[in-house]
Amino acid sequence: MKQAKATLGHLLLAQPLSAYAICNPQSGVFIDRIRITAPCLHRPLGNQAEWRDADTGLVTHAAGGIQQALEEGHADVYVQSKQVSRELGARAILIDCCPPKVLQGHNVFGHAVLQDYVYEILDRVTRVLGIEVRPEDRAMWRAGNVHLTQIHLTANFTCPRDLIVPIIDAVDLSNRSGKQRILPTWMTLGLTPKGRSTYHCVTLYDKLAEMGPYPFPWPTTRYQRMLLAEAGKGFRVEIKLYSQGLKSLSKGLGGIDLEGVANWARVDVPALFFHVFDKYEIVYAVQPVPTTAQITLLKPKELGVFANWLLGRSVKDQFSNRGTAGRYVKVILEKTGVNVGVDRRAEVQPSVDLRTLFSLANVRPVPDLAVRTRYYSPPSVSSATNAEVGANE
DNA sequence: CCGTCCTACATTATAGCCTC
DNA sequence: GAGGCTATAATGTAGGACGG
Repeated sequence: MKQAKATLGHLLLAQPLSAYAICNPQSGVFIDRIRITAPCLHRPLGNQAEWRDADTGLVTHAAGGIQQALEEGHADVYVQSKQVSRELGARAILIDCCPPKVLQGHNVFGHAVLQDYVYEILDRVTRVLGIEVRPEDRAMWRAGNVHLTQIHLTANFTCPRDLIVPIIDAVDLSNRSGKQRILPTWMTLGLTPKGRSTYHCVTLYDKLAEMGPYPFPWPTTRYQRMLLAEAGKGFRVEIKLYSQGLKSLSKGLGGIDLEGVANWARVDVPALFFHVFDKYEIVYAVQPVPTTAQITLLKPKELGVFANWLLGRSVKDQFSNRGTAGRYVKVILEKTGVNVGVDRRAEVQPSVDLRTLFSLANVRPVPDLAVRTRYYSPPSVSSATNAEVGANE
């Protein structure tokens, strides 16, 4: 298996994509999952079907999805043929997978250069499936002419492990709805009564606990122990962006269309991560206690609203008009630093400043020990020395 | 002035349709 | 039948009117 990986890796590391990597230097924020549709002419995969519409007489062709495990069976890759027709076969391929798991066997860390991950995954998956890729399709991949419908952005924040559950508890208490808490060490926000939001959601969890008691057979190697140790030092936050979210976020980024892979060369991935993360107001789950000086800034009415909130009455409930409520939230936040827009019922809270904890400066980078090993698959620019195998068609 | 509500506009959520 | 797409509903934001 090592052999196969090395061979494929050698062939894969040669794309002339340095510009993409330069725009997204290693910040520690990385891409954990992608769902893409790429041009790729091939024979349809999986179960095939066709049916005729009784009214129009039109014949529709379809192909089912297949789940394929590349390498050691850890990294599931979901593949489906798209744009199926009898004459031409399938003209596009949908792939849903976790690029770090496929390329380096785990997803404790990774990189943020989408174009590189997309090309490497497309190349790897079509090889495994035995698809002969047309040069024009491959050229489209190189140009980033691939449609993105889902992406997960992930960061591990340095955090003492015994604080993870108390912080998740506080976040739990400051959100009354749209949440799911199956495990003490795991929670998701951004759900709707009908399921997940079509925009985005965020998951907070303890990565070491998620990896299970011992993901590797004992005794572990030096690098496997390194992975476990690294996972245990971080508080994991995943932002999942869905098609609707990609669309609406595109507007705010000055018209950069996030559904086009090529456009990610101009996207500041860590900034995007925090832009969405901030919408959940997680840092306000544990709030600072305002000073006396700050309290005296409040006008009598504002003080009353604040006191009511401390007693568990949400600001929205205190006013019939949502505009007025929002206005009070804003002014109290400015004067005291406390966001009374979130629900609050927790009495005992962990003593941490979540604004510092969940900041870019506190994101864990790829550990030095992993660099230049098979446990870290870097953006291809880092392997520019392999450039001579670039033209492999 | 101060506090509240109204209105217009922006953003986000929901639901039903369409495609494969 | 799952998931993306799109029209519509719900909610949030900001400027201004109005009565105290």
